[in-house]
Amino acid sequence: MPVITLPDGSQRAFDNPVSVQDVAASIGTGLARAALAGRLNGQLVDTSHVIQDDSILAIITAKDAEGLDIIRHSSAHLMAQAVKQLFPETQVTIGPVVENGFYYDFARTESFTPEDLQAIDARMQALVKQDLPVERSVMGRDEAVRFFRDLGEHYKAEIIESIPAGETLSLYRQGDFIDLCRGPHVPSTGRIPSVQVMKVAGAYWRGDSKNEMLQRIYGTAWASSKDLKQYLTFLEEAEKRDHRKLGRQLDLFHFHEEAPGAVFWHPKGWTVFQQLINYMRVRQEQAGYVEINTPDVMDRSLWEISGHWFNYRENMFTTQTEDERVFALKPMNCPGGVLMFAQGLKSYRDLPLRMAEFGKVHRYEPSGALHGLLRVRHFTQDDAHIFCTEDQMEDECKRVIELVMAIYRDFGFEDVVIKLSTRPENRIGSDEIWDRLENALAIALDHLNLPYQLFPGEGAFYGPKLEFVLRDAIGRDWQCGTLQVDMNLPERFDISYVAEDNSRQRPVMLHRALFGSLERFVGILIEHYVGKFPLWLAPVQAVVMNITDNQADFVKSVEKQLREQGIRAVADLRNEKIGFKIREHTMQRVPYLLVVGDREVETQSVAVRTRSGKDLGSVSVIEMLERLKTEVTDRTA
RNA sequence: GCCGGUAUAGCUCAGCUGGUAGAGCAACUGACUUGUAAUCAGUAGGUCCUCAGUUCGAUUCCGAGUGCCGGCACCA
Repeated sequence: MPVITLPDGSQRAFDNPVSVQDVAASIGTGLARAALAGRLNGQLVDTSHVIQDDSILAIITAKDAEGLDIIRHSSAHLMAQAVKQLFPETQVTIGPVVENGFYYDFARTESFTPEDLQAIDARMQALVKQDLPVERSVMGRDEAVRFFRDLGEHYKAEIIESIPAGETLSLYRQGDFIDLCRGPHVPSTGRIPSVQVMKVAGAYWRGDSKNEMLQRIYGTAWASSKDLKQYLTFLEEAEKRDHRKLGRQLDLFHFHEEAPGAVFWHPKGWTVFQQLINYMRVRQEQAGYVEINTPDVMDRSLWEISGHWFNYRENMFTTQTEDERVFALKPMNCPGGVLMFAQGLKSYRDLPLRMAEFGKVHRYEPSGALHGLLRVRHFTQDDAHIFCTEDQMEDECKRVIELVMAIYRDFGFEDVVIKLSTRPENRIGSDEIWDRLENALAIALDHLNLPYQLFPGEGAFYGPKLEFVLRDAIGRDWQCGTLQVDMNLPERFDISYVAEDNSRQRPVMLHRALFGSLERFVGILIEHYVGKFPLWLAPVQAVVMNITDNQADFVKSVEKQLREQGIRAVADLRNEKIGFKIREHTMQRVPYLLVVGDREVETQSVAVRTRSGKDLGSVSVIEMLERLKTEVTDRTA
């Protein structure tokens, strides 16, 4: 005689055990049709689940986040069923839900072709139409291993073998397809409202590059075809703001086959790059940093001391000279920074010593990892190394975090993901010191009221680290800033400072980068702003254009006045209609378009139009100049 | 690095089953002197990524390499 308590607090009593579906039906036929699963006392169950005792139950529909996940999970099964029907020699492995959809990894000697994907999609739609019931059953672990082995599904069997013996597993069957799964699933295949196969890609079995490669087919699934369409539109929009595309269209940079992963910065792109450096210089100076510069190429022996030669060799560019000496292009700035600290005797009075360096580093990244500006082999870090005492460490961490968040805010990045990676298994230093270092970072974050994700065991062997992650146009995450506490390099290079008691003490070393890679940051900014850089960053801030040759001299004088005041202005005197010029510079995302006709010459003014198409009317040249200067300084436009 | 795809004019792309290539935009020249998102006409432009192979003949077919694209693994 179960009494069911619903989310609104109401209760329903039943004479006999009832299924989730029965409860839904008792509430209404609409809900009965919409029910995908139930949340029973906090646990997700199938609609077929029978309730014996008094319980709290919520009916899950496609409107719930869990409902959408169930649809996607069931979509993965649907895909596997379609693949098995079309390509019976295929072995299934795993098929989880991911953001915006799902994937399923298959083992098959032949590759899936684009035509195969179409066929799979078509078969999936057909299976939805057939509305096959999805039925749950249970099986003992050992029995399940045998079951899947007999089916020839060796990957499945291997997965089950890694589950503790004696456990009971649930299986889901729909038509001729049966799969191991925790569930829950939709009651029948017809309950998948909108699903589409997206793409195929390689993926390692169990995510390990030592294992064989499987074929992963991605799909997307939604609560309605409208949602699906919306998602596809979003992808199209994201493609339009791809920094690689905009980089070409806006003449910012290019790549060349002879220099994979190396950027050719065009004048416009380089302007943005330099503005970022100028900005960071000011910020760092205010924050008490000094700036240094260290060599790009240094002898192998230095990299042996730092440990890079043994731990990072395969990622390093090396070079050999006539005299047979082996040099390496720096993959990181830190050894140079340490040498800088080691030069000359340092006192506790010098600490904290914050040394910044816009250092260009060179890393031989795997070819498959390269991705426009976001992953290159040669990039400039806004790096800094802070040498301080142990007592100063916590405060320094806090300062860095405050600085990085303030800087991201200046660019409109409000939701920054912060990752805290803690002690790995292989590490140096005592647990007490690790406690201290990890706490320093965590407490700093807590003090600043910043949420973070914890990644236990992901820290570097020499210390824990913070990573600041920004998201690109299509939802990919890219690490930008980082803060690492290092107990290794000061030791290896045996650096020290003179303490108050005249003893030699080892300083703590913090590594930090705020933009991270300037190249990557520019790439992210391009996508973030869709190429519409704020005025202070825009490569060209204003174009002055004439309507006829009559105004050419005045246009040139306006351009000169603006440039003399530090505004990046360009005159467009081409013999084109004004509409043509407007169109072209609007597409180039120039913030201000200044049009000059006879009327403007007469009144010493410019007709102002913004790149968003807003007409600000005629403004005197002096007034416009002041406006531009103010907006650049305030970074308000 | 691994799996799959792909490479044609500065850019975006056509080019069926082998017979040395085309469009639009951009560029250049000329005309037009123009008031807020494309004036008209003409001209020029290509080692069809590279290297091998099959063939009388390869942009097209086969192989290798490289770059790029989508993932995986790795990472700022």
